[in-house]
Amino acid sequence: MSAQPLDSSEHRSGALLDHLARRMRLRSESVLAPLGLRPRHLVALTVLRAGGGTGQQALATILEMDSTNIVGLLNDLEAKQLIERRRSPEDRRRHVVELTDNGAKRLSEAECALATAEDEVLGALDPAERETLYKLLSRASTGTAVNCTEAICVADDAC
Amino acid sequence: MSAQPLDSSEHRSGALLDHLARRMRLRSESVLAPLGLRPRHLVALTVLRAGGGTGQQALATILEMDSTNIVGLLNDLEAKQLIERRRSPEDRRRHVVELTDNGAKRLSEAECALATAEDEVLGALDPAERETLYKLLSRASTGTAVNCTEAICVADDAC
DNA sequence: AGGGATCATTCGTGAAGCACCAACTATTTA
DNA sequence: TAAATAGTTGGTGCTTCACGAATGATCCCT
Repeated sequence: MSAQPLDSSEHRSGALLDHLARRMRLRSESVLAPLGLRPRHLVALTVLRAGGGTGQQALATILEMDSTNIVGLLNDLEAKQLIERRRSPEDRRRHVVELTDNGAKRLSEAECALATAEDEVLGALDPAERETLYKLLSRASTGTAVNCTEAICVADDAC
Repeated sequence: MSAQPLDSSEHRSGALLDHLARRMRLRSESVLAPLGLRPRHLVALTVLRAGGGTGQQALATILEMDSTNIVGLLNDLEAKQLIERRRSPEDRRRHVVELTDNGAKRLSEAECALATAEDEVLGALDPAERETLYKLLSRASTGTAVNCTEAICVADDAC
């Protein structure tokens, strides 16, 4: 414990994260509407793509949403055939949730459509910086998913 | 295998941003409650610290909130004496919003209190990576806001 | 000076997200 | 068999937030 003895940097990213996420979400909504998706759906799909084959409860934990609300979310996605619920053979109580091919395709389309939104929000960052940002966010959200043990650490361009 | 055969960067940070912001916000709420603040207050304070002396309308633009809702937000902060509204001498219709000393202090306290929350959410990143993340987020959030005449020139610590 | 636009404010309304509770089914486990 | 677990459904209530309407103060233009 006691991992923060002294901190020369008071730099907390929380508020900035909140701020940028909001700005992104506002733009995403209008961009995603024609695709029949909402930002939260994208989040779920993204998580599923990163670590598919999870039960709904695990998903609830990852997304930190109430399990009862997960159901509705997945109902939406299943109705659009973007995900599939299959009973786990090991534990037949469990519904294993996985992205369908259609879902993966739609997710890609959505991400593509988000390019302009991202341009507006992350306009101050050049492509390399955005990629760095993506990698950091990705690592933070999955904890491990990204293999790539390469010391990427480009990022030093600033400062 | 080939890691990324398709488009070099389909990598959209939107969903990840949303996801992490949510996780951070959930933790922030409980941490901030004893301080009488909520995540959105922190966002506002952070923005004000970065580019103080803005009118409320400009603030509404930056935060992308409706101006009528900004009022309530600022009322909260003013009631706690974390900000001050002063009439602009140039345009007396305008209320120039600025962080008070008390507000800056409280913001620092809050950020300090958020350390554990951030540890939980960004646990997969080491300090250097977190600093990189902070810098990227910071640049992104101040870089594209409203290029109005402001040009506050934050120029915070070091670097 | 008059008229229109702008800033801030207040109030109200309605939609949406979400946490929470309760009850139910199917299945596993002790 | 009894208890625990995974999912589902339905309902309730709180909070956030966008949007509209009305007001007072002030600026700017003619």
